[in-house]
Order: sequence, then structure tokens, then C-alpha cells
Amino acid sequence: MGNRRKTPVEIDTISAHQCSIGLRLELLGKLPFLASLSADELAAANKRFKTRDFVEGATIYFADDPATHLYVVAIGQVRLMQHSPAGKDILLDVLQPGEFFGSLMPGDDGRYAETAQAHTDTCILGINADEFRRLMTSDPGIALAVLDLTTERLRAAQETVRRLSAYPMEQRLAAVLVRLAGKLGEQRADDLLIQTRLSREDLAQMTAATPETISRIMTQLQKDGLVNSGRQWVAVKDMAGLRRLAEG
Amino acid sequence: MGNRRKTPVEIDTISAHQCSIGLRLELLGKLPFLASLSADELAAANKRFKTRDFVEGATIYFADDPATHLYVVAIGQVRLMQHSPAGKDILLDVLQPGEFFGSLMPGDDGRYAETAQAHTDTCILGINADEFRRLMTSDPGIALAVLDLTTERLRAAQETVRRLSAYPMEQRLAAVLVRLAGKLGEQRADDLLIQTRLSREDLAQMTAATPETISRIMTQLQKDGLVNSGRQWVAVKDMAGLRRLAEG
DNA sequence: CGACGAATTGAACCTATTCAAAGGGTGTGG
DNA sequence: CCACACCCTTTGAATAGGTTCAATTCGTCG
Repeated sequence: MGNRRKTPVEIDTISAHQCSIGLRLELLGKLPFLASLSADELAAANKRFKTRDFVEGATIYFADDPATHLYVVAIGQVRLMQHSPAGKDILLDVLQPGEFFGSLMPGDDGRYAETAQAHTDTCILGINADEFRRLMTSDPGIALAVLDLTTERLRAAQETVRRLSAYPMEQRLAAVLVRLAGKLGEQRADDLLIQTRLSREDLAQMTAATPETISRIMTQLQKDGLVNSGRQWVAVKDMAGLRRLAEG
Repeated sequence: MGNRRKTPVEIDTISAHQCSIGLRLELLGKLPFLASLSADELAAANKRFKTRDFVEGATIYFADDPATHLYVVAIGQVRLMQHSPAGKDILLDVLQPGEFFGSLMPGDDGRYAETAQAHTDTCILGINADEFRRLMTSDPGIALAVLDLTTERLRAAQETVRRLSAYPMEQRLAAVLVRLAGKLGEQRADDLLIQTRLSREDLAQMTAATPETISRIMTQLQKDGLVNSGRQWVAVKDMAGLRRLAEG
């Protein structure tokens, strides 16, 4: 009776067969950039993708590895990270099912810009970059949809640059929490739970800070009634207030 | 006799007729994303572009304006900037002839992500975003070329995020100088001149610093023999050394 | 329960900012 | 053509925001 765990975040352990053939077609059909395909075309495209599984923490590829494949998250969550010589890591994003990552440019000169890591137990679908390029060539709708998603990511990256350049820590943290809650938020009685394991270290890597600073600011945000938080989880209590804080 | 000006940077004042019909075809033909077009197609595309002139300092569009057009730099240089409520500006890039900016997404929901400003007297070619989308739909080669350029920009933006997050000022400045010299560098007897007006304030806005800090670091870099610099100009003397410094 | 990793808290330190003042190149108007 | 005014740049001293290091507390899982 009752769960003794305090973490409100659900942690799925996936079995080897969840990422089955049946699931794949359904999944691919939902991808925004494959929406223009007919059922037949979709089935053909499906054959091009290969399934791969990763346990939590496993690395899918490293930054600067030769970039050969485009991946789509099927089950679980994927972390995109960057590294610096000094050992400081940056957490760019946590991807959900349906989001793509990896290489869009064919040819062997390209290298991955980030490291991709399984944030939970994960199943991903991979397609060779050249093959995907052929798909885009034959169907401009796919190319344009991918272009739109990429443009949107460029905009998001520029927004991150803006925040890193011109905002103090507290506002940067608020902005990250607003973004995560919008993307991964799950409504609860009293707040919006960010549905992923999220340590102070993770938040530090998303805001260019140290875990200690994040801890101090989180304490303040809780006092102000903006968020609830515990070990490896965060919930947004006052979205509007947090958004106001983020904008300055 | 002789020029009394000390600035080594060439400052062009363009006349109203330089951006003529004849030049346009030549220019459009050189664009990487229109390379796949035949002469006829190019002439047809050319009709879709309209010419606009701006004097130095004039604003082409503001961030958050409704995004309607895609532009290509024909003559001169264009600054892409961002703003923050606190009044801190960010200088994202200085675009050269042949580079595009503005809107890639049609529809009236989109807004410009940055402010575009004439960094010198400038002539640009503009095309309606919907019309350009039609061009991309009819020729996947164009769409893919634009996708590649956008992907490259996303990579550059993520690199900026990495530098802002994990590197101290000196290394960030070194990295910016390396990038600018690679893009706008003009070989001279003893160094590589960055061919654009570049104040301490500009460099500050590119590295998330203050002009004072830039000044102090520049003094140091000159002492170390890595750069030469004066009022509104910078030249890289030791590219390899500067690159080494940037990487850490 | 016991142990390990995460989170908190405190104090010293450091990098870069802020504010202020002085010096120098540009180009403009007399 | 020269002189002055303007803005860019340099330099200094005080300050602040965030980091670092270290010690302690707390939650979670075996």
C-alpha cells in the first residue's frame, strides 16, 4: 500500500520489445516532418530506419564523432550536451519521443555538434544521413518541414545566447524552468511537474552556473512560492510569476 | 598628398545606382542556395526580388516585427542584433554580400528573431517569404541548400552558447576575433585586417562584456603580439596563437 | 538500518562590472 | 587648412555577482 518513494517523477524501465514494429509505423506517422507521406510511402520510409536501445546514461554518440545518422526518439528521453576542455558540460536540451537529433548533412566531412546520451532507458530510430537526404530530395514537403524545425531551433539557440549575455542567473534559471515546464510539464493538484529527472547539476549545466548557485536560487524561488522542488525533481507552482521573473 | 586618415578599414559610400539590374543577376547566380537554377529560372527568380537601399546605421527591421521577407545582402554589410529589456544589445553577426537574413517561415504568425541594421551603406534584395517558400517547394535543391546553411548557423549558435557558458572573457574575445578574421580578413604586410568598422563596444556586444573589459584585454593581446588595433579597427597578427588561446 | 549521492549552507575569493576621469583620433565648420 | 568638439578608448578604484572549497544535512535505495 502506498509508494514509499518521494520522487513524483515517473521512471519507466522499458522492456526490449516495447519498441516493436507495430509501434514504429504509428510513431513515424506522427512525426511532423513525415506528415506529408501516404501510408505506402510511410511504410517504405519505415524500412530505412533501424531500432537501437540504450540504458540510462549510455552514450548514443559523442560530439566530434563522424556524423552519419539521423535519429528520432521513440521511447524515453535523450540528453543533448556539449563539453569544454576545462570539463564544464552544457546541457542543451532534453528530447522527448518524436524529436529528432543527429546529422542532417550527408558526406563524411561532418561531425556531430553535440553529445547525445540516454537520459532514461531509451529506444531510438536511426536512418543514414544520405538516405534521409534522398527522402528530402524526393519530397520537398519533408525538406521544408525539417527546415522549419531547424529554423525554430536556431531561434531557440539565439534566445539562449541572449539570456546568457544579458540576464542574471536568477532570470536565466526562471527561463529554463518555464521552458521545461512548457515542454515536459504534467499538471498536478497544485503545480506543474517537470516530468524528468532533473538534478541541481542538470539545471546548472543548462544555465551556465554551479550546482551551489542553483541551490541557493531554488531555495529563494520556493520561499517566493514560485516552485516546489526536491531531490532530482522540480514543479512549477506559479507559471505566470515565473515567466514574469524570467522576462525581467 | 596621401591620406591623412589612420583607419586602415575601407569605407565605401555607395551611389544609388550601383545596385543595378545588371549586378543583380550576377549576384543571385553566386548565391549558394540558387546555384542549382538554370539561367532562365534565375531570371525568373530575379523578378521576385526587390531592391532596397539603406544608409549606414539605418534599421532594416526590428526584432519582433512581423516577419514577411527574406533578404540577401547585395552591397555593404548588415548587422544582426538582439536586445534585452535592460538595454544591453547583442551583436550576433556582421553579414557580407551573398549572405541571407530575415524570414524563412511564411505566414503572419512569425516575427523576426533579430534586428537587422545597415552596418555600412547597404543595398539588399528582398523577396516575400511566401514566394521564396514556393521557390523552395518547386526546387528541393534550393530547400536543401537553405537547410544546410541554417544547420550551419545552428551549429555556430550552439558554439556561441558553449563559449559563453564555459570560457572566460579573454578566450571568448580571442574566438570572436578568429572568426571575424576568417570571415572578413584581408591580408596585409604584417597582419590580417578585419575589414569592417569594429569598435570596442561592438566587440563587447559580441562577447557579452563591457567596452572597458574589451579594452583591457585588447591591450594585453597587443602586448603579447597577437593583434594590432586602433580606433574602430582590429587586425590579427598571430592567427595560430590567437586560435590556441581561444581553444584553451 | 546503513551508505551513498544529492542538496544545502557558509566564508573566502575572483572575475568582470560600474562609475569616474583623462587621453586621443576623426571629421566638421569656420 | 586649422582648430575645436565629439566620440572612442584607456586607465583606475570600488563594487557586486557568482564561484570555489569545505563541512553538514537530507533523501533514496540496497
